[in-house]
Amino acid sequence: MKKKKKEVTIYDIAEALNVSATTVSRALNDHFSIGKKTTGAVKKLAREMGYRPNIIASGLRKNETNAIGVIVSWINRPFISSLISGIEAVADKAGYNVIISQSNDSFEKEVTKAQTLYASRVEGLIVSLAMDTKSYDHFYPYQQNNIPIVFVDRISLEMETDKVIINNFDAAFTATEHLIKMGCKRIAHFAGAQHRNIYKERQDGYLHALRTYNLPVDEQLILHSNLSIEEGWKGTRHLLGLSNPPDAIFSANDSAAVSAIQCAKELGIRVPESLAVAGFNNDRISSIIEPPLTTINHPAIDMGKIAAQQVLKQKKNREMVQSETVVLKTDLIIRASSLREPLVKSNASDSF
Amino acid sequence: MKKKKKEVTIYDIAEALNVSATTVSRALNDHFSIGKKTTGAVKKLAREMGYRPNIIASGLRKNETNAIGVIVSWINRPFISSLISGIEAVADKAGYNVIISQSNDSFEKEVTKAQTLYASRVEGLIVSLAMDTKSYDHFYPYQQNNIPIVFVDRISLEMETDKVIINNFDAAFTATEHLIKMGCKRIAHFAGAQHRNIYKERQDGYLHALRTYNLPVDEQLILHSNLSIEEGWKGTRHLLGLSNPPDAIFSANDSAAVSAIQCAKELGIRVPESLAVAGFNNDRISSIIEPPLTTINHPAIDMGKIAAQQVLKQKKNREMVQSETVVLKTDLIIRASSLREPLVKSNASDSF
DNA sequence: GTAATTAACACAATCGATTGTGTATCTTTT
DNA sequence: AAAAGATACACAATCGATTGTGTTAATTAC
Repeated sequence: MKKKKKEVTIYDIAEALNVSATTVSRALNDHFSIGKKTTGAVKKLAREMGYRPNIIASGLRKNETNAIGVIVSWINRPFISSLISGIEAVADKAGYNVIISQSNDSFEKEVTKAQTLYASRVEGLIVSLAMDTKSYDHFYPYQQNNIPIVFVDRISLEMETDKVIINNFDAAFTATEHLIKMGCKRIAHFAGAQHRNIYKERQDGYLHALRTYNLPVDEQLILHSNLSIEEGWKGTRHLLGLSNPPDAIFSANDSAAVSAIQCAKELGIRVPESLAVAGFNNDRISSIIEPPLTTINHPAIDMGKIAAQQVLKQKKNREMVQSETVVLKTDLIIRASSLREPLVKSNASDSF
Repeated sequence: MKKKKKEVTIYDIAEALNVSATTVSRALNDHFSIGKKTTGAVKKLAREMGYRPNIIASGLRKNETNAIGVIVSWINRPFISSLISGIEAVADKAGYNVIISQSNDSFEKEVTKAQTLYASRVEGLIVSLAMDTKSYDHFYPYQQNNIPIVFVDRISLEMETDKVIINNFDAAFTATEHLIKMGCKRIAHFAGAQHRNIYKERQDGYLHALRTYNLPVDEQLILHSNLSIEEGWKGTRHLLGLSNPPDAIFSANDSAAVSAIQCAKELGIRVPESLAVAGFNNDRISSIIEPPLTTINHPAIDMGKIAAQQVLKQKKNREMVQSETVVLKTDLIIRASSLREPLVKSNASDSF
């Protein structure tokens, strides 16, 4: 008997004001055909009665949900959470809600989440693919229904959708080139799954740099893993145990790179003198590790913002013009882990 | 003419099968009153026609949105993103979508976001308050409408809602006690805004430890700030410049604690010999900094899971029994930054 | 074999807002 | 002052699914 407090509807307001529901609806939306006085009275009473528009009813009629779906591997990763932060900022400003879901890097979960969001009628979808996703059928319903899809960072090369990425190839090339210019001759690479674009491109950039500078490519020095903390340790221990160990490691992410530094230090190998290290992402840890890690700055928040903008833009352009790919600039952040010359002490070197 | 492809509704299926929409609806929901054959036929055709239930229409009728709202300060913070990760995991399993929004630690934004989510008719709200929130009127509409609210970590003491917290007082006491047992006599404290429960409680725990062990409380050694990286540096420089500098710092978060270590190292102060440091949160950086940071482990993911469960539980118990407060256990993670005895080299000391 | 169940499905109202079309009343024009 | 155009609002259909209440046909009971 206490919670039967029904919500106020436009009909209640209409009745109280002796006008039609139509008038109330239009008044609340500042429709030109409703008189000044009426509009004012309606709004005033609505406020007084504690009216809140039923966006479900409105959504049904107008066929919209004001929601954008996001699928990522893990929310609690530095890059991903920043990405989402950017998405939310833009989406909110445009009046959209952001529904997040994580695939836990599992293809099956990604499929499920995609279906759930589709059923939820999100008006746009932003995806950073799971590590082992190779099939994209779960996105077809979106395409068939003209629901904007934007891939971010971990994208599908096959699918024709908007994409927001960085130039992984160039970034990896630059990082590797930097190591080469520091005098490194045998540069190892911590690589990720090669069917995932970003890791493939990073490896390609690495290889290209070696070839450009006429350095031999040693397959022994290219280690594929999930780039976890543990794999970073294992890989480093393995590399340093080789009869002909590398003098540098370029890791496809910061986690493994940091592990490499820690492992080297534990083994008494000096960084960067005996082993130079470079990572990728510019996670917070990269500037904390001793020595600080040279890495590639990944404009995570901007990528999120742009991805959200792409969704909004696609919704506007009713006629799908063409799928667009935005490539963001990255920066090589040079820190002590790769500086062979003695590092000049400076208190303004961190770009974090 | 190309996008006029209307969506399939239960009426289309009904017509094709020569049954009523009622039957289709019930068949799809496995209602007992519909025959086996009919149910099968309906489901089969629905699949073939690419039918997707219109949850907006359904939601309108049933008055539900299957959405839980979340308001946090910043998504891209280690603790927060883990919290959300936990929320999403539980909510998804229960069939709920998670709508996130960030207050950017601004009271005004928090109010706006709360209103937006209220208008979106979320069925539950999980909040970690903005730094400067002191008024809670923006949550009243939820309470009046019987929409479950759960506060997490940064809570309101005044409001009667479910809460998920840790025992900040005890954790801070334990950390400070640890420093005392390590022989520290003048322990400084990096404190946060005192109107925010967690920082107040941490400071109180710190003070209680000092008193318990008969150490004098020196107001000079208690620095209030936003606990940012920069403030950590500034505070440390200030403290170490005192005529009677502290021999330890207990920081209310890891960011400032890490800065303290970095600053001390730069000034040539040895950690932990001359300055022991302890933090709070067990962020990733705490195990990366050299020396590794002693800190309090914050069960972020669990807090998120439990918060989501609280929302679901409240929705079930139609009669609001009573507001419940869940207090989670924390652990003191002892690392080298506070260990006055020489640290035994070990490769299995990190609990991360 | 007739009454009483049960099974299987249809009717029609309902959720709350939106919107194309219609209709008075009021202005303006000439 | 009659015609023409504005102004301000109401009617009623609509969005798609759900659900309480029939209604018919088939089954069972005795």
